[in-house]
Amino acid sequence: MKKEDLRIVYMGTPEFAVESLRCLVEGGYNVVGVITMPDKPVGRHGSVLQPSPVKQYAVEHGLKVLQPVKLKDEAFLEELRSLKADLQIVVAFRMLPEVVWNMPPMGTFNLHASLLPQYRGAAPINWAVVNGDKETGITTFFLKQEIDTGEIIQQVRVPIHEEDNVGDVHDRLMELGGKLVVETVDNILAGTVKPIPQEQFVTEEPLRPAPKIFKGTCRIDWNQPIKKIYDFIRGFSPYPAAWTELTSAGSSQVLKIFETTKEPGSVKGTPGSVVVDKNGLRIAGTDGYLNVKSLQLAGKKRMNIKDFLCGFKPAEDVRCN
RNA sequence: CGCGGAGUAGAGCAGUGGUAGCUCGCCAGGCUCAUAACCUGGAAGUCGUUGGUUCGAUCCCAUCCUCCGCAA
Repeated sequence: MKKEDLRIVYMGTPEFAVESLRCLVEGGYNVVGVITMPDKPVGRHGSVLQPSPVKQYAVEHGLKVLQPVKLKDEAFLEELRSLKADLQIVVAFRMLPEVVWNMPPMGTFNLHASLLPQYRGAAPINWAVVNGDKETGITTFFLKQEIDTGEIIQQVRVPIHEEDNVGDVHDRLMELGGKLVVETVDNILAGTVKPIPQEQFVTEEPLRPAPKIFKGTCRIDWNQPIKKIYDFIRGFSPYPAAWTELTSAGSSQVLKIFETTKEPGSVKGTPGSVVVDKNGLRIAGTDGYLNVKSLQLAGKKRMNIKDFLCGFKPAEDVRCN
């Protein structure tokens, strides 16, 4: 079969999924349908609906778009069948019912942003950085019942640098992901694919999960080594951003922290203590300080530490909790 | 009509019913072996929009615009 004849249905939602779709479209593959999340309200006043990045791209390129609320809805399934897909590709979408991933004759494969079986779940990139890993990667695999457990098709390893934040890694993986998706499709077409069960990948490392991130997940615990806090902060930067509660003179507000440097050494006071001086704004961990370089106070814009300190007049009792 | 914060010099912030100040930056000069050092002087704001109240509004009221935190 030639690639022009292969009918592909693509499923995805965020920006991460746009890159792979673009690679397919620009590579001349026959994307016969795009499935994405329904438009969601965005903004602070409720009523404005925002299409997903994948939908925006699909519409711009005249692709057929389906936005089911329920993936098991019979009307949707009927429409999906009518697309007569040979192959389905899923990138950063949601859990699919078996009736969906089992539909196309050549199967359904997923691009996952980790070295499976490591970091199964919704937020693999964040957790790899938070845990201080030196390496992560991308994986294509065939879907099966349990999430992110299917047989692996291809994998690419990618380094995580000490200074990377999750945004950097995300962009790197996204770009490589697009290439890997195309490569995987080519190999499936060529019949050279030999899927490997994930059990054969198990290493001496314990498997880490990559659960969905909530607001509460991103709160900084200052009572730990600065290396841990440093990784935590860059693992959530720039989105959704690690935060702490800055208290001063009895009032408190949410402070997001985007970028820090580590300053090992003894600390005065308890973890969470704040020191403001010529050297910047430093917050104590258990074995040193984190020097904050970029932050955002609730109601303000994100700013660098220099600008922030121009107008920051802390009380004596200022600290983070 | 989801909740809330904010729009004042290039930047970050104060502040007051009688047209404004702080820190940093910038310009000029000085000082120093030297420093994100210090000293002196200076430029720069129709205090978000449009109305209203008032003798008078940046400050009070209304409206609109924009930005941001939470929630989705």
